[in-house]
Amino acid sequence: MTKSVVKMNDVQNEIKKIATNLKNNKDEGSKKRRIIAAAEQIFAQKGFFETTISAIAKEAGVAEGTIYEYFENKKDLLYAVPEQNTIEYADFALNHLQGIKGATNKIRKIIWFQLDYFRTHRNYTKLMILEIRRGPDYFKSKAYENLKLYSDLILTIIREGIRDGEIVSDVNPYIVRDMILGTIEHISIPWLVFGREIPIDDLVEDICKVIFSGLSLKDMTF
Amino acid sequence: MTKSVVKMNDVQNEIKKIATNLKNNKDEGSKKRRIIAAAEQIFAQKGFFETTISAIAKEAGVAEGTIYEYFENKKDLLYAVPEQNTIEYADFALNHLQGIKGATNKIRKIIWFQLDYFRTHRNYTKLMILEIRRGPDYFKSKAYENLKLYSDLILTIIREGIRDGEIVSDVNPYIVRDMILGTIEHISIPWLVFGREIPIDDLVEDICKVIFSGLSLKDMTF
DNA sequence: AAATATAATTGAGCGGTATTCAAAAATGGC
DNA sequence: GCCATTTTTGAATACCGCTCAATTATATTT
Repeated sequence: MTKSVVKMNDVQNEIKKIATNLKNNKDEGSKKRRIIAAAEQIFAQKGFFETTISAIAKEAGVAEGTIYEYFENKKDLLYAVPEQNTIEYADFALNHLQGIKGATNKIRKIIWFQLDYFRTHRNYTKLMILEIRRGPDYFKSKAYENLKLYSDLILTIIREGIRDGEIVSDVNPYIVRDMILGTIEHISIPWLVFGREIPIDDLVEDICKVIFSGLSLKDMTF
Repeated sequence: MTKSVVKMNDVQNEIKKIATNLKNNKDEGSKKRRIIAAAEQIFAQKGFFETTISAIAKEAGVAEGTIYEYFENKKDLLYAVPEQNTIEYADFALNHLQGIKGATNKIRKIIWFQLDYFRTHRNYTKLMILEIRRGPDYFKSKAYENLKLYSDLILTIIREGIRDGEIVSDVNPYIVRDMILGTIEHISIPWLVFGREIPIDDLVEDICKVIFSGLSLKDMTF
């Protein structure tokens, strides 16, 4: 009897240990991640102001106080939500660009990639464009730092295009980059707000048409 | 004595009447306008969330409750602030376009006009871009309705340019409009947030360069 | 296995803010 | 000058972000 009890306890301890290890490796993060996942969903659905901490806590299955163990405050939690996305962003883009030759082909791909990312990560995009990118705090955030890599990637492509003689030399690369990003963002807002579908391929063509060839008739530019 | 008293009352009544008329014509609006002016200043300075109703009430010289006589709630007040601006927007733009011939010249002027309006109406622009354009409510607001006139004006110019053969016929006018508006908005955000100066003339040239001629070398587009 | 120490979690309570509403003040008509 | 109506007020209410003392779970020691 004593023996079997001891064995039981050994087993229990073993399980506890394993559970603990699991918790340390994944679950500890998992609780944080559960909170972030809940926050992403509710923030995107209701907006920052209409979202209550208690709603996030309930969705994540924790007490309100627990949220403040992982995040400084409500805004800090908001900013934490898209961090993972902004990290993979430049990386994904680089992956997609592999094997593509020429600046214009790369720019076309970048535009496609971003629209497609927006389409497949709507909560992230909603938060990023509608809630985060507009506060003064954004420019001090990790998310901004991460996205700057992506932004710089676009800049590099444009500059290489100019260097290689594929892009006219008298354009301002910063403006070109801002045009690409600004156009995509501006077009996306109604979709994000109303949840419409995005006709990506047509859009990419329409945008590239203007960016590559411009509005003026060719015979008038000579 | 009685006479003089009566006279005094007559004078007082006269003054009261005049004051009342003034109030009905201007001051009644004036109290509302005082609240709006206070709100514009504090909202633009502190942002929507950091702004308290009591701060606006104090700045406007009214009690908190009075604000709720004129506006449904805090958000309603925020949306009321830029309404006057959005009304004059299309009107001003039309004025500036008078006497300008050709779609490209008009587009150049539109871009200049908007950047200049942003520069000279920073509080309005900050509220519009950073606070208002985010929410789903914006698309149901009077401000959106008013700005649609401006947006349609741009669309018309582009279509006329296509019809008159000044602009290539295979561009999507909606995309061109969104590129113009999106680019300006995207470029403006850091200025608005950090309060930097806007180098308008250089910007207009850089933007027009790309929109009119595109990135591709001319000899590669043939 | 028990005792102890440490860490994690909880949720009631605090302070502050948007909003309401009954009372007070101002206004308008007679 | 008196009553009816409108406007204004600010104390009271409800709700929310956030804190912290108490509780529970986990880890360590013996």
